Amino acid sequence: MSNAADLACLCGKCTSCVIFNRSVCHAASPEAMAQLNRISHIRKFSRGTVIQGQGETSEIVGNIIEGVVKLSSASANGDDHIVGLLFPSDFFGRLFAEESRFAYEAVTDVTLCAMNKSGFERFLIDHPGVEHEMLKAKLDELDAVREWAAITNGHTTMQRVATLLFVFSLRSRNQHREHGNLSSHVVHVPLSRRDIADYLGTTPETLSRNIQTLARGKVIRIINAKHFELLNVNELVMHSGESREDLERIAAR
Amino acid sequence: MSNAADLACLCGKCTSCVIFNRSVCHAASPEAMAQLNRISHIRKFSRGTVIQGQGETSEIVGNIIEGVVKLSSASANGDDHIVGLLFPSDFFGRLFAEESRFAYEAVTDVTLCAMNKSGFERFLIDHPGVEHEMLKAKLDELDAVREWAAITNGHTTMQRVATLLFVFSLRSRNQHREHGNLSSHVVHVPLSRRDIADYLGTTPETLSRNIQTLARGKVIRIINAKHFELLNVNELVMHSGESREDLERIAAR
DNA sequence: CATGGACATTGACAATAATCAATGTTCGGG
DNA sequence: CCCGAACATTGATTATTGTCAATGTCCATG
Repeated sequence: MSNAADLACLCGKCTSCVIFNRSVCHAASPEAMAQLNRISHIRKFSRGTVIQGQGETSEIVGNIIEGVVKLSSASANGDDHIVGLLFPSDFFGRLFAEESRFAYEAVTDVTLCAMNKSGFERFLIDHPGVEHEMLKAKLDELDAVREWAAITNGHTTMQRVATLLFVFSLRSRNQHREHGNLSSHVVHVPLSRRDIADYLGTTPETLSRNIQTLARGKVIRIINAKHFELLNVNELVMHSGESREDLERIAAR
Repeated sequence: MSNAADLACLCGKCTSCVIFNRSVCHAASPEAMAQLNRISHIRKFSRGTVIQGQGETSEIVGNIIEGVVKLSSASANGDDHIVGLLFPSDFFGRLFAEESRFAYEAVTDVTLCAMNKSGFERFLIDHPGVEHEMLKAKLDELDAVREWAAITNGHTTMQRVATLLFVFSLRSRNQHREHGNLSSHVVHVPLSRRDIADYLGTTPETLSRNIQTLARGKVIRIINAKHFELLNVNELVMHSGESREDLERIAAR
């Protein structure tokens, strides 16, 4: 947590929080919200910071306000794999366990609405309505993780790459929609090639070859390492091996 | 649900339930338990029965008392993948969602402590203590699914096969331990080769070759299609690419 | 604006796994 | 107890991916 900086709470009230509607907090009563305000504070982590190491005692939890966090697991033989990505409004941290089985690392600069873990655990137990929302969120997450596992498991690298690009395009489209920009076909993938490869269960080399194949086939245009323009969305969906319907469900999470 | 048969509740009281201690029910107060007794009933499904289809409205939930259930997802191009296996004391079904994203199929004959979905949902909301246990169970499950995803993602088929055999051996050892049999090295894998292959993200052919390689190397002995004797556990762990520690954590779930 | 280091791409090759086809094996129903 | 169908194994071949090595590109930093 070397790069972490404590700041005064920016929210003032959770009601002005940009992710309030999408986070579990929206189930909180006025009384509960006041308490959330008391126990939460904004923290920022710069890109590359390991917010929580694998196997470490977990002490902070919270919601991601801005940025992307990767959840990774290193196995005995040294290589690590990304088992999840967390985006704004996603809950961060491992509740009700002594230590975290995975490492949490800031992939971009990250802003967190952080809370002391045991403090938030007490809060949840005192507020069953919010805990209920947390359960629902985790049930959705469980489905999403399984769905993603099914994709990485039995598909070719090309299918995984196409799926990732399409899903990210839907996500960023949703974000853009919020800013009134509906028709952008530019996808922003805020991960390095290595991180994407780890997430997809392949190597940077194979990944690169597949991206270049898509570019040569005029399915995408590589703007730069982290930005792609989708030239032929139908082709991309074909390459993914999934129905558009399924992809949209996955993106919606 | 063609093969399903309704039976009178065998438990009488949940306290005599064989999986009570390991299921979420153990958090129920006497009053809550009485209510559980009222809304639950034993149902049996024979091997091969699709208990719930993918995308179907889910109406029953419950705990698995005996047998193994596979959770699978069929993608657009037809091939399906097993995204999870459920064992006795695992919770069955998808709470708080209209339909199930996955198909549930009995891999062996299965005995379920079944409840009406909306009835149990109401029960949970009325009993925050039990809902809290459910949340904890789902958080553990989430970790386990991610951990398994990390294994199937970035490992060779041999590593996955070795991992599966070792993890199943620990699970069955735990079961045997309950019956006082400590030192059995016989692993029972109640899945067909196709199911194992789907679970590991490979094909029956490749799977078979790897199993035979382990047998030729005297790491295991193939007793029959579903039973294996572990001749050299250390070798098996070597082949898995994981530390024994990690494997034991995975098996414990 | 030059420069070094990290990141990305490309190439050649080896390793691994999928596919297609054939042969064994097991198990339950007649 | 035999038979057939489903399941499992084996072989030959092809396709895909990983690995090692080299080159190219981008970006922060001085």
